[in-house]
Amino acid sequence: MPTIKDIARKVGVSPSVVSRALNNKYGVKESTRQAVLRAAKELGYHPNVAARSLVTKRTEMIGVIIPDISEPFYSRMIKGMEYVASKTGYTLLFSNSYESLEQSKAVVKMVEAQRVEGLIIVGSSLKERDYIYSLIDKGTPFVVIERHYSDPRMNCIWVDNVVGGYVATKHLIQCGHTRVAHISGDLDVEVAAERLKGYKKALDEAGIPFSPDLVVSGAFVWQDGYHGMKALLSRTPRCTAVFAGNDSMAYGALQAIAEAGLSVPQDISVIGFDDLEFSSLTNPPLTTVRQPRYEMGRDAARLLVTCLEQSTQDKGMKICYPPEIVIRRSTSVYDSTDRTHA
Amino acid sequence: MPTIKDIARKVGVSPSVVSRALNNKYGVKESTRQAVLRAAKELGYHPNVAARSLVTKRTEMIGVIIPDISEPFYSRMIKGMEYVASKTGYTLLFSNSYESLEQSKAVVKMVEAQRVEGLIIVGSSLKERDYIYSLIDKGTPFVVIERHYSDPRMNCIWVDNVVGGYVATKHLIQCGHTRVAHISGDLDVEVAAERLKGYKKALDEAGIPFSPDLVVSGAFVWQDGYHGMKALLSRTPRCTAVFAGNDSMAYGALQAIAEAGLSVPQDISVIGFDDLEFSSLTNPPLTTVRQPRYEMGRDAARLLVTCLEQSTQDKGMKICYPPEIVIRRSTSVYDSTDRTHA
DNA sequence: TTGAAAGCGCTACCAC
DNA sequence: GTGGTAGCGCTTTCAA
Repeated sequence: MPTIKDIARKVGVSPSVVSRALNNKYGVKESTRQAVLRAAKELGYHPNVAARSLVTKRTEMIGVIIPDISEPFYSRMIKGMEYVASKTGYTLLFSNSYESLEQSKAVVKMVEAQRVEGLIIVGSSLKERDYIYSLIDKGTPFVVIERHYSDPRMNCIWVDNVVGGYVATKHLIQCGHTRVAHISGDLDVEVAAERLKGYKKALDEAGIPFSPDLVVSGAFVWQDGYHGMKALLSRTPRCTAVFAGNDSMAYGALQAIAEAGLSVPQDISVIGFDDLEFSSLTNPPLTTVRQPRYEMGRDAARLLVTCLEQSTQDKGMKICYPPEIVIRRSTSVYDSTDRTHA
Repeated sequence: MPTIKDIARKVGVSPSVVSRALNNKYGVKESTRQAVLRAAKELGYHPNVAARSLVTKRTEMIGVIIPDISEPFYSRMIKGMEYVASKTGYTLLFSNSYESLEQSKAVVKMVEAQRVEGLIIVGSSLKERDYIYSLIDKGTPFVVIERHYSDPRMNCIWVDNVVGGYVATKHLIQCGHTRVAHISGDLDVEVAAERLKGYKKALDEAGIPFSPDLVVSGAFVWQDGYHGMKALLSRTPRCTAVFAGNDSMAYGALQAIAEAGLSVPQDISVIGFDDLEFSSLTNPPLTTVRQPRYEMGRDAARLLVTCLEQSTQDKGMKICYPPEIVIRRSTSVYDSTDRTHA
């Protein structure tokens, strides 16, 4: 591997000149610069990042702590980050947190070993509060997605889940449903609790009394959506519509309904949350509440890059996105006259 | 950020001793080692990776070039790599190639800048042959997944797609189908061509003449599966079973069939390829051919780590996995008596 | 068992 | 414009 010394020797100048020429700095004669560039090309020179960052203290790497890189939910978010990264020359280094930031040894590797200049933290759970605050003390720039800290120094990007739950439920109510069930995610998780809150708010606003009987909860996975729906179906009077905590749970619900010999949306309307890629492929295509995941990832990266460039994390930004309903064919007007419900 | 000098000062020894103590090398008195370790902890010391790798020439990073990290198909493969990485202490650095290795500037960053010690290359297309060979010349250890080079120096991991296509088609034939269609992926892509080959082989073996009318092709995306199926449905006599080039295409086919008012598997049996997570959630659950993606990723990482540790890429390994059929409910016995086909 | 010194490849400062 | 020099934080001889 050739180094700047090799280039210097070849061109007949000193390494310092080569360094300046390569980095487009002032104070290099144009002809010299050209000669250096040519020699670099001929030798197949590429700067050694370790050596460079040892002196510059910069790695041009951004650490991304994300619950699970494989989750389809995060795919578009990552794409948004990648877009910014490729534009700005940063490299993304991923680390699955599996919902536990502290557990993630990789985070330490990233930050402490000075491998990354900053962090994008997606969906940390509440226990990690302390860790997050320690980052502030340490002066590590970071942006948090899917969580909202009121601390003015923090950069937060999230979507209003209360509004999301409200919008979803309201859509069902506007379709004429009054027995609207909710399959909630784990209520320890903030977003699940918020969506439930929105659900209640919509019921309240419509004058429909909240019935604990119509709410089941589980983890945000299709299996729990499936079992939750089974439980719901066994209760009377049966619900005519269900708001699933996320699309995965909605998939499970769809399956449970099909197995029960009922039809969507004729017997039961189903609405999800997230708008995963797959949701337009379910049978019937799923009505859901879309989160602007691409935009969230993109803006998180932009925000972080800004912090990195100006190195002044004085004031944090707060960006809250509105969720947006996507109406497909799994929800429909409730018509009590055309069928009997058990 | 504390350095070994700080520790040395605190303990009252020289930096070299600290280095040796921290790296568990011989020739350090046990009491000294303990003192160093304690001081390191108290100071919150973490080694600077840039400085370290500048001298050791090691980064403990593995570059993963993958068509698209967000593709559900690659999720499990990545999990397999992550498993090995976490076990061995390596860090994975991902780069989407979007099917074009050369285009991927990030690869250069990784290899040339000596950021990574080796590469796992997933599903490169044929054009990148030259690039791959240049890696050998350069002496960069690497493993290729989803492609088979006969060069003995190369590490290759792949699944036998001819067998896969054969098994899928044979399953349909064994169900009594004779008008078996195939929705193929882009035939420029090796795996698509191979699966088609397997399809033909199975037909041939069963004495069923190959009919070009029963084959359509497109990209490996659900939209093309959808349109391909539409085209197939418009032809007479209509096929009674279809082998989709991958699960995504099968999803599209399922949708087209549903839209045509036909049922799966009563009217048409459908089999996919890959066994994506979602395939057990389609309606009906999809019969498909499973690729051991987790194992492939895991073994690729293991292979690469082995190369890295012993630094002797003399002989490449070839690992070919057998595909495995997963029978769910989208395929069934063909019974020509119970219905009329157009 | 310990320490001094060299050097990895690069940037940056300061003379010239 | 250019080149010498120092030094980033670490590992690794080689002497002591």
